[in-house]
Amino acid sequence: MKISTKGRYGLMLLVDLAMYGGSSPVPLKAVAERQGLSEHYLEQLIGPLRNAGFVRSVRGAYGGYILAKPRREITAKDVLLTLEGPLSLVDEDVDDGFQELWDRLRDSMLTVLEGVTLDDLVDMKQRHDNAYMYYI
Amino acid sequence: MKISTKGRYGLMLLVDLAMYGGSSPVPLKAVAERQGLSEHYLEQLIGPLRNAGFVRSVRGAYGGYILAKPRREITAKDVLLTLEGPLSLVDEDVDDGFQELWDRLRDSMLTVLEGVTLDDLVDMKQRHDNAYMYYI
DNA sequence: ATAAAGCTGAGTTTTTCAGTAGGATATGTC
DNA sequence: GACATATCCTACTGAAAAACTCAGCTTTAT
Repeated sequence: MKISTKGRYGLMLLVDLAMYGGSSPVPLKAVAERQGLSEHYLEQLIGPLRNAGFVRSVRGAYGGYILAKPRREITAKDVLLTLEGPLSLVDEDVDDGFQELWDRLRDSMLTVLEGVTLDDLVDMKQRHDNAYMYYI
Repeated sequence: MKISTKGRYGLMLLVDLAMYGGSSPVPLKAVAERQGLSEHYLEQLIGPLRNAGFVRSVRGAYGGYILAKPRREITAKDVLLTLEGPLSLVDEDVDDGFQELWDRLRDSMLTVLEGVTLDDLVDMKQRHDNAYMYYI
């Protein structure tokens, strides 16, 4: 019953690109250092995000990744569906008679996630960072 | 991102007790056979359900379990919280800056689960069973 | 006495998760 | 052209969690 690190790190990654990336590309190494994540692991996550059109890559020296869409047009739902799969609470082939309940749960989650854009996540993160500034 | 078998089987177990148990206790063996589950595994799940007051046990021959509350007073939320833990989507000690999002998601799930009673689940199951009767 | 049940903790198998490893390819700078 | 810095890609692995299984005890109706 947990969101995996794929989904969470994916959001952290995109939020980092939104916060620190301007017109020039941001290398994963920088993201990994700022967010305290493994660069190699981020490489696995960015692939699907690139294929889904959230970011575009610039290869070679001074390369990296740039957001390919306005922040308002990237929702938490899209990102999590890309990285976590369908967010279904039970496998499709399970037949326990409660599919209606699992569907209702999934719908309620998707509704929440639909209403949260990358912009909102940046705000959320910044409020959080400000609140915990004194720990540094 | 999946509800575990604990939660699902727990609901199946209670629904079975509601459907097949009257005033006399239902042994787990019968539940296990009807629902196609492992009796031994159900024994592990029923412990917490008994401790939480959803069922009472009758030991010895011709014993088993009986619902200890009216169906309307047992919600899917209570059952899943008992068997699955707090239904939080990320561990409490995780500090990714998105706690607000995870909390909103959890709240939306709990709201749905709060509105579903054992009675509703029995209906759901019976509609399901009727719809798939011809497979037997 | 016996058989059918509940009760309990430990052990085992299977699967998933989270990350590593190791390279190949691309590109800006010197 | 050499080099450093990147992306890109596939496979592997260690650890942890999930999903049972096992063994043995206690309780109680017949």
